[in-house]
Amino acid sequence: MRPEPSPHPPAARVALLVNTHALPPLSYLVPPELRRRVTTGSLVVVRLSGRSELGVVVGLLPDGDDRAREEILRVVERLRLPSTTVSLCLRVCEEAAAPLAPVLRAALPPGLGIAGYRVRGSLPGWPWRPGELVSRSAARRALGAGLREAEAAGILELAPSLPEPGTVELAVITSAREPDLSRAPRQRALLEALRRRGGRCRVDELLREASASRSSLRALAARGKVRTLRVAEPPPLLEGLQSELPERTAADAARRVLEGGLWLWRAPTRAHPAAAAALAAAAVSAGRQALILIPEVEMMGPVVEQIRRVLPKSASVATYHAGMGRARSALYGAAAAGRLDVLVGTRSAALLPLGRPRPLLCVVDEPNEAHRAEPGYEGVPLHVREISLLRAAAEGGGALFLSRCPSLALYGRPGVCEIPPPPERRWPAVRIVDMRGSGAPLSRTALEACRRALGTGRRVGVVGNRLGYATSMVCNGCGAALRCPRCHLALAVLADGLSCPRCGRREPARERCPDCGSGRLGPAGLAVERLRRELSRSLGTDNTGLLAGGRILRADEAPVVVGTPHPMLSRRWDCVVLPDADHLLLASPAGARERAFRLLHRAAEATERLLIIQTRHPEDPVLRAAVDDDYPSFARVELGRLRALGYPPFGGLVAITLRGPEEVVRRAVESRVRSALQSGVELWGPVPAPSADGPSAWRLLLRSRERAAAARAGRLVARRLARAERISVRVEVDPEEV
DNA sequence: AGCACGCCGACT
DNA sequence: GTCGGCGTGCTC
Repeated sequence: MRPEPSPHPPAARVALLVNTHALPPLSYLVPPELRRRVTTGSLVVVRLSGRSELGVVVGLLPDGDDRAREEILRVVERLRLPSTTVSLCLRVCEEAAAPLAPVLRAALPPGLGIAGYRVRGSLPGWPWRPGELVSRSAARRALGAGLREAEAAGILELAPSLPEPGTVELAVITSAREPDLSRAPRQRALLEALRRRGGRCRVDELLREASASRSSLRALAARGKVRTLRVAEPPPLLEGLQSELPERTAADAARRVLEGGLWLWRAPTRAHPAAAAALAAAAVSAGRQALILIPEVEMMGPVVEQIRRVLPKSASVATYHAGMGRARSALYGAAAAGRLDVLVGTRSAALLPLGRPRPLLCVVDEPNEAHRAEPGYEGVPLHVREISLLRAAAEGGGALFLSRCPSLALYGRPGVCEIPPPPERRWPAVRIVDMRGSGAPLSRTALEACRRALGTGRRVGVVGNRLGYATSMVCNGCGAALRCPRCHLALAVLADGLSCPRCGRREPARERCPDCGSGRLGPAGLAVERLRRELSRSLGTDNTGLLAGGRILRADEAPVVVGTPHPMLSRRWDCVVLPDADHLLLASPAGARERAFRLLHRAAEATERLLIIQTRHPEDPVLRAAVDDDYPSFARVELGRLRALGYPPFGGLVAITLRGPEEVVRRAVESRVRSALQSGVELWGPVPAPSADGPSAWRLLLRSRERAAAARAGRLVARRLARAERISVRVEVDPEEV
């Protein structure tokens, strides 16, 4: 039987590069002359409401679509996404409940200008010459409503621009006669340095090496012995050094990943560079590419160094992050063409197309929250872990996740296999000090440890609460925290009473503990400044240091240093004191127990000899598991709890932050959100958003027993809210703070 | 009738 | 995102 001829000509689904939740991909006719050039991943120019827009073809419809009316106007040459990258981006958008545009942009070359016109003709009083490039905003300013006519007449043509490759200035020795430089020592030094470099070298490097100035070089050039020229800057590739073999257990782990699949390796943080290097070496030996994803730029140095040591000299490695400017787009080209072997990058590299099939992925320090862009800012608001899980499945390469204490979202994920963790050899002694019945901020044990440090040259780090951490009210008698009767979360302390961080329920401040009746109810949480004053007084010395955010005082010399967790625990100390573990163990946000475990574990990793933990909950299972380096038993208990509550990774949770006047927000929620929800999706809020989101921000929570249903609801709600005026919308799947 | 405003859907 | 249509409520 012959198939019926289709009633429609072929069409393409086009995702416009317009950053809004409101526009789904739209169908456009493919004119016959473009049929061979329009494929999934093509960058095309189309018309929307009479204006031209740039879009990416995300699918072909050979049988057409009766909604398609407009034709694709042009195909942009030199730029095309692989179809696997396009389907990966579509999956990422589904999971992140994000608009397509920012996700596709993350896969396109950095610096791609999508809002500029090329001038194709001229009109009377026209300020531009033919051939010139004009930004869309300048054209709009100059022409107003006339812009659309100019577009329709083809006088202005939407023209995406790739960043111009950077140039470098080279100095080259010419064949001119040897000049007499006996009275010009600087010029002589320059010429000698240039000869040592083989007669051709970058001007900036040459001047630095000869410690000469540009005027000396100019003088030398005037004599004709040297000339300078500008050439396109090559991408900043580094070669392998081949000075070491990959570490043996890491190489064993890498071999498994080479076979494909999703792998978790609970190696300690200090072993991550060696693990990433072994994976890179395995990829290169198999002729494949490796993408190493690092949460923070500062961590890239040691990882790249380690990788270079184990790579052969013929292999290339490069770093990739947002601060690199033009060099980044040259690297994009090299990676996409398959010329680069190993890319070490931040989250901005997670969707970057790689030219060779089945690349290996490695996510370093997997649970780190810097692996995700904050929603509402540039970038993809989905954790690199999730992107990598999708990417490995789409491309068929393997993925390796590194963390001694991985996220429960990964550990509890079906299909992720664990490589047996190496034994932890370096672990301190731990003293857990029961603070029940004590009102003092520091125990005798902690003070003695500090006092001992004064004379011996050993160093103690005292870790206060993170700045801006929500505090709770805790009973100094029995240890109970004041909790919301509905949600059973610890109540946050505000200026005018207590408030549940989830449902927004307000409670008056209290004098007495509702559990034991004691009057010794006080705010939990020690600020670093208060701790330091307390310590200086008790020790009778001013020689204490401070290391908190931007405030650094004697942090490298003082025998006792007080500070906030992040800077404190990225250093090593002979002794670490955690004066208040309870604010971690009791903190209200969902996911806080996971963060508490990780912070306690990091404190142990940062300690050489003795870790002192003050708590009113000495038997807390999270605390016990952390100081015993027993992640599996923590995960077992916590995953059981999350499963019972239907929280991620077992259910879906989507936070929607709305900014706008309260009345407008409430009305929009009533009229647009409630009606959009399907059964099985719960809606909480709106409650005032955490203060970090700024004034007049409100937060909605969508919850479902099914991950996919929650993300779907998030997309639907975002789409309906996107067109409400005077409201800005931000969607976050699996939010960190709830 | 004439206009500002906000809501709402279309745009392929 | 951007636009235009339309109902509402106000003023002349």
